[in-house]
Amino acid sequence: MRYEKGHKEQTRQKIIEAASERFRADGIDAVGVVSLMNDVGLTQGGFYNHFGSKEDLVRECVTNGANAAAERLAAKVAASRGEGYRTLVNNYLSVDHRDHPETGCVAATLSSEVSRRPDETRAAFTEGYGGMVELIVSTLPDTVRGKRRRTLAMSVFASLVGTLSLSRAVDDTDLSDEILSLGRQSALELIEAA
Amino acid sequence: MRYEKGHKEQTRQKIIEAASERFRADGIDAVGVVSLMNDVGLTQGGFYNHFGSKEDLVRECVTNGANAAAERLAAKVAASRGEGYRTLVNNYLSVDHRDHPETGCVAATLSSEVSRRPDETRAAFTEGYGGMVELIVSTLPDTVRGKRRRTLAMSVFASLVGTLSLSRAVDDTDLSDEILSLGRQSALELIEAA
DNA sequence: ATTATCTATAGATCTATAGATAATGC
DNA sequence: ATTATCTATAGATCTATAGATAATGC
Repeated sequence: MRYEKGHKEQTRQKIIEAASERFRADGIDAVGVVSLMNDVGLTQGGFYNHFGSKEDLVRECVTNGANAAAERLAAKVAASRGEGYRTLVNNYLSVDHRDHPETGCVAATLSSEVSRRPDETRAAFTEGYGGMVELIVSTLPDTVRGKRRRTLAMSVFASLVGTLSLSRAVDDTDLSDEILSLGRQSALELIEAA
Repeated sequence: MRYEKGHKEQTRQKIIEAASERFRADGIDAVGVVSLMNDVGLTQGGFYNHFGSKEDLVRECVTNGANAAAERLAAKVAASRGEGYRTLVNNYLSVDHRDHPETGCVAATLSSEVSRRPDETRAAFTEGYGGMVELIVSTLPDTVRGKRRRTLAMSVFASLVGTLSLSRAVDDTDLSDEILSLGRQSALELIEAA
C-alpha cells in the first residue's frame, strides 16, 4: 500500500525512538532487529530500507537519546529561576532517574558499550558529551569564571555519571539511595568550594 | 583421559580468568561459551561441567575481576608510603588503566551491564563495590575522621568510575586525556577540601 | 513505475544437553 | 566405575538480503 508523504520518515523516527529506549533499558546487544520492528508494529524486512545496518541505528540512537535526555533536563533547569545547578543535580541524581534508565542519560547507560563500538558511534557520543557539559556550564553561578567553568562542569558530569551508574548496579536499595544522596551532596560541595 | 588431582579446579579457574578479561574487554553478551572455551584450549561441551549456566560464570567473574583489580591497586598503594591516596587516584585515572579495561576496574566496565542482570550477579558486584570503598578509605589521611571517611570514599569512587567511563567512551584522544587529568585534579581537591 | 511494506530465507551465531571416549583407580 | 573431556546436535536466536505484494501517481 502507498502511504501519505512523510510516512517513511515518521516510521524511521518511531524506530529510532523505540530503539533509543530499548537500548538504554536492555543494552544494545540484547535488542534484536526483529523484536524492535515488532515494537513499532512492523516486520523485520523493512528495517534495512531505513538503516544501512544496526550500527547506523545505534549511532542515531546515541544522538537522539542524548539530545532528548539533555532537553528534558534543560527544561527543568529553565523552570527553576536562580537554582539551576541544584535543580540539575537533584534531577540527575534522583530516584526517578535511577529507576528509569530507558529515558535517562545515555552516558550512564551506554558509555561502556559505546567504548567498544566503531568511531562513528563514539563520535555521536562525544557530541552528546559536549552538550551535557554545556548544559552544566549554563547552570553554574557567576562566581565560577573563565576556563574554570568548563573544567568544573566536566568534573561534575563525571561525578554524576559515576554516581548514577553505581546506584543502579548495586543490589541493596538502602546503599543505592545512600550513593545517590551522597552524590547530590558532593556535587553541591564541589560548587560551594569553587 | 584422566587428569591429576586438582586439574578440574585449575581448568575452572582458567575459564574464570579468561572470561573475566573478555567480559570486560568485549561486554558480557558479546562473549559466547564456544569462543570462551576455545580461548582456554577446550571445547564447548565441557563448560557445563564447571558452571551451571553462563550467568553463574558471569557472577564468578564479577567477583574475580573486582578482587583482582582491587588487589593490584592495593599493592601499588602499599608500595607508596604516605602517598596512598594520590597513588590510588593517579593509577585509577591513568592512561594505562583507560587503555586496558580487560584487567581494570569492573565498576567502570560492567556496571551498566550488571544493572540488567539477576540479583545474584548484582550482589557479587555490591561486594566488589564495598571492597573498593574500603580500599579508598584506607588511603585517606588522618585528617578525615569518623563517618566522613566512608562517605567521602564513596563520593571519590563515584567520581573515579564516571571519569574513567567517559574517558573511554569519547572519540577524541585530547578530550579523553583532559577528562582523565581533570578527574585526577578533582579527586585530589576533594580531599584537600575535607 | 514507484514506494513502503511484507514474507521467506540464508548463514552464522547463541545457550544448553546427550551421550561417546579415553585414561585412570579399584 | 569414575572422571574430564570430547563430538554432535537441538532449538532458538541473530543480522542481512531477495524478491513479492499492494497501493498510489502517471
